[in-house]
Amino acid sequence: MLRSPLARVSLSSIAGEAGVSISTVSRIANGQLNRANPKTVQRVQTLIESRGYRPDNIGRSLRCGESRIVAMLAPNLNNPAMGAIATSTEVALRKAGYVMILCDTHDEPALQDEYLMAMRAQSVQGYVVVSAFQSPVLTNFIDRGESLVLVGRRQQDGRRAAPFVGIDDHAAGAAAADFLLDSGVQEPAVIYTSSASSVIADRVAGFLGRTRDRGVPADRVRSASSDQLQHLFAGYEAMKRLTADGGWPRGLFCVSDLMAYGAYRLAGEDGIKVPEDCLMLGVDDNHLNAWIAPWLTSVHVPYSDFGSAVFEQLEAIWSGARAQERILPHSLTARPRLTA
Amino acid sequence: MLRSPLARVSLSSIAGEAGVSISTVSRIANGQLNRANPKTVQRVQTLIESRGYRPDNIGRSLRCGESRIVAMLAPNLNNPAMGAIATSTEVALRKAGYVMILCDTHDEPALQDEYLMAMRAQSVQGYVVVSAFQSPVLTNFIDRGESLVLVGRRQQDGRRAAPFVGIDDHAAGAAAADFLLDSGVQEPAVIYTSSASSVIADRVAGFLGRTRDRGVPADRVRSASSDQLQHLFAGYEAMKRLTADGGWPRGLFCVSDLMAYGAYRLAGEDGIKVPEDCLMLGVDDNHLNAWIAPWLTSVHVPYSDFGSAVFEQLEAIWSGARAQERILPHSLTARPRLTA
DNA sequence: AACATCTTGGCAAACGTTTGCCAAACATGT
DNA sequence: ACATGTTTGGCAAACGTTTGCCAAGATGTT
Repeated sequence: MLRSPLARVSLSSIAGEAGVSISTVSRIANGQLNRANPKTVQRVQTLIESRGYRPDNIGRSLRCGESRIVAMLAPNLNNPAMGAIATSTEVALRKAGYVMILCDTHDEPALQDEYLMAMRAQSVQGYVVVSAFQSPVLTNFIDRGESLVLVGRRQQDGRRAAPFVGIDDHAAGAAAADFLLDSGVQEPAVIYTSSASSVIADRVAGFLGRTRDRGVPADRVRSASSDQLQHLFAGYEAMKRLTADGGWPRGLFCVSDLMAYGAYRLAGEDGIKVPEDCLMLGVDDNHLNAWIAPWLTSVHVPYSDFGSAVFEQLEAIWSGARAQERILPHSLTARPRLTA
Repeated sequence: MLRSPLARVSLSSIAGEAGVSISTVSRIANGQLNRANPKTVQRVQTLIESRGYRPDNIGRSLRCGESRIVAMLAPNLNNPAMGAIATSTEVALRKAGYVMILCDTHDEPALQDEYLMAMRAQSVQGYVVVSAFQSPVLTNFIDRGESLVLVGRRQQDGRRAAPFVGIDDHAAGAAAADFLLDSGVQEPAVIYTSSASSVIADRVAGFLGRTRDRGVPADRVRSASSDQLQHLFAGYEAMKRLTADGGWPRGLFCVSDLMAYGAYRLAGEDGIKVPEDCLMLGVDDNHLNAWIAPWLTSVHVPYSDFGSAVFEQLEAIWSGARAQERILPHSLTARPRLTA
């Protein structure tokens, strides 16, 4: 096989130039300065510096059995929330000397499986699966006890639970209900996607539960859903269904910001003013909201804190601890309304 | 099928069970079916299948000197354009059996260098640097002839040119000018960031050149800039400067969609209606625009085609071809205005 | 001088893979 | 019987690293 035409700087090339053995260079490169004559150490260090030597991670991985690579699987990088999670996780990992491989599963369970296996072939040390789909390989990985952290979406079944990082979706839904009711919306509506995900179901349940608890008759809280995978389209479609059957509500809870965007599009087409005619509430608190969607109030999910939480979970796993749930606090970002 | 937890499936474990040598298993796993008795082949294949064997990429990389990993460095995953580029590149690479590592350099040249070196230690086979900063290590990589493709932003100097994928920024700026002039804006303005990037400079130059060619007096085309790195803030700040000195223009070219979002925020604060009072034009054609920024016309950059172009560049490099530029066609996505 | 201890540094194995080479075993043609 | 060719499959080296072990020399102690 053709090797790279670029001269590699390896332990042996340094050793050759320094006139010492490979072992000696390796030890010095790894900071064992007391295993060689200070003079030798000096000479080798200079050489390492000047040649720009960096230990080849492949050789090291093979020898040590740990690659210092962590794989993150995300369903769709077009969703800004994924970017936020990826960024914070990557920062946390890098601080600890790990490298993150980011894979986009394009909302396809089969691709998620494909990537899981590909990453296993890379001997990655840990897996972070964001909004995981239930899939054969994932279940297998969890059952086998691979170092795996789920983010955002729990796993549905399986014999053992995987470590988790996320928010309390039920409470988030309840908070959404509170906000709409407190804002004077008497009969808020809700739209959601009909995926199998417990996340969505929890948010909706939390929302409906709270409206009921606060005295809104169940039949006065309208809801609609869509089975579109893309939340943008789902929001549009679900809202079309909701409005076809009773017109626009005064307040609307969308289980994600993207769904709210979809609903907003229909509002534009229908000549509905947001938030004056319909107060909208999403989940995710997309950072673009402040700029181009100031009409949208949103349940803030602390994605920027997810990274360190994920890393802590991984560290716990690596040190042999039991799986745990890590629930981070959400809050509510109420945007000032536009010009009244 | 229930193996002991995390037992590795390697060539030797398969070989042991099948009672053949490692070489034989390797050859069969790699599709050399004529190097063994059909019976043996059958037996080994069954075993490979049932044990779920996948060649360990680390061993393979070490042996073959090629890791089938390509690293992409992007300055900021919060910018939706980066997500679009990353997604399409990843798809193209995966189709060809490569795995992509995505790194976020957080707009820091030092981090870009850090990642380049870290990726070299991973023995990646290629580098894709999106909106590259000029940095010592990058220049060094290019000079050394590493397999590297620049996306979006050309390298500023350096002894040899690196392969490039992008659009004709000058022409894009000119197209922007045409659109605004054709829409009846007599004296369009422009805002931009004052980074060293030639991309921005080219867009502005193309814009100014075209307005001049079409007879707009140079002193009637106002412009303002900001040195904020984040385009959102830059747009807001630049627009503040522009309007402080002559009020809002009837038409505005922003060198990126994000800058347009920044300007839009100020418009909201100033009570300016977009696009009625000020027709705005950006670059990138962010996919969210159709949903939440229908007021924004944008120069469409074919990010979804970047991926295959990048991969073709990489293939060319690997087969020893000379560096080339790959300019992809832009277009203009004029959004229908909202309710008049 | 004999012995113990410390310093310095090399040897070799191992990680999992691929592949050039060699060697049996077997079949075929003379 | 012999030369020739084909099938089948193993051996061993190499990729770059880390590390346990061993050994030669230096120094100190009795």
